[in-house]
Amino acid sequence: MAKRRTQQEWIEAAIAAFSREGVGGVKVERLARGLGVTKGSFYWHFTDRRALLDAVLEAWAEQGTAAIIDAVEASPGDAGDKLRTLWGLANGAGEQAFEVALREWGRVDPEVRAAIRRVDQDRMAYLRKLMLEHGVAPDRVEAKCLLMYSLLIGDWFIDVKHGRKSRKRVLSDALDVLLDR
Amino acid sequence: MAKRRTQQEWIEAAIAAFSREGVGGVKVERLARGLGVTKGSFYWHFTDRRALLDAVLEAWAEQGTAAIIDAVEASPGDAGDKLRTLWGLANGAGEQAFEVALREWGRVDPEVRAAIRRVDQDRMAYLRKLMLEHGVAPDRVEAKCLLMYSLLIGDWFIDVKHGRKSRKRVLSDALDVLLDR
DNA sequence: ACCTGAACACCGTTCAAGT
DNA sequence: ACCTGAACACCGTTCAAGT
Repeated sequence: MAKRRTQQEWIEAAIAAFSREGVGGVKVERLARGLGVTKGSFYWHFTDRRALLDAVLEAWAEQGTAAIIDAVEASPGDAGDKLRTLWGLANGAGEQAFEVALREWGRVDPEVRAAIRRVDQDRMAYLRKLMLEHGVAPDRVEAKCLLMYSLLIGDWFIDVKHGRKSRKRVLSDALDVLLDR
Repeated sequence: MAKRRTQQEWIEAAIAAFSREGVGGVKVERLARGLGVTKGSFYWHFTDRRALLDAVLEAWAEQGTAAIIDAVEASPGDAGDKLRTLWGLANGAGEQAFEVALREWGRVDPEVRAAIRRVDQDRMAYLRKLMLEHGVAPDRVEAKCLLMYSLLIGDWFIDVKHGRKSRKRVLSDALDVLLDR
């Protein structure tokens, strides 16, 4: 019988369901059906549903931040160029759905909240560094970092029309505001 | 027996659960237990769980936006003062949890998404009006509105430390950046 | 007019039993 | 080492029966 599943396969299925429907969408029985096994078999790989969700969280915490920072650091140019690269990366990434679901989960779970706080801290530190390098006035750096990070995150939750201007154009204008262009 | 419940009581209980735990937290059986009746009685007041959630959404759509705009309009001062009032109101309101849960719900439900879009549209229109009145450069208005609205919304999802500066101070600085102080 | 109680399907969890 | 199947508790929904 070729119906054996690895822990990794369960985690991948969980991540897909999590991105699509949030924590509530991660159902042991449905995942089992999708993987072609009975739900009982789940409990050989994980102690319970929570352990599976923890594995999902851990996967994100370990490489979610580092991946983006590495990609930006590998790109050419000065701090200003890197800020624009970051802007493009973050707004185009397919992991938005995942992060949105994660932040919602964090509302009801202190452990998740702590993990998010750590990642936000790292990302903000990196933003601060780039902004300072780019020559943004030091007493404005903190406010501008927060504005930029808020737009990055808040953008996933906001869906408005901008009249004549395209959304892409408005986002580019926003960066100009922050970088004193 | 004094165990009769009104539709309104079910809705209020649902709003409380929704704010605390999101859509997934709105459980007919648990609400019934809290209201001191059996879950069966729920189906006399509503056709199903979805109808209860729709009532929650409608309550928000009807007065969520208008309430804030009215409060700001009633406050004294020019456009700049009103923007600062809005800033304070939005960042202090106790309805943040509700809105966060709503936006998460919107991710998996088109009807909810449409309602949110309408409200965002109204709020942004009001922001644009205040910004223009305040004398912000017209070609920057759209970007600055989006930045401000994103900070308003994104702030609920972001939890970072700012070093020496207090969060309140950083938020105030951010507004200065947007209003060209 | 509003509620109870029993019924059934769906899901989380356990566990003895299978291969 | 990994899976099945039956069992039980929890929740959404229906509905006949109660007051």
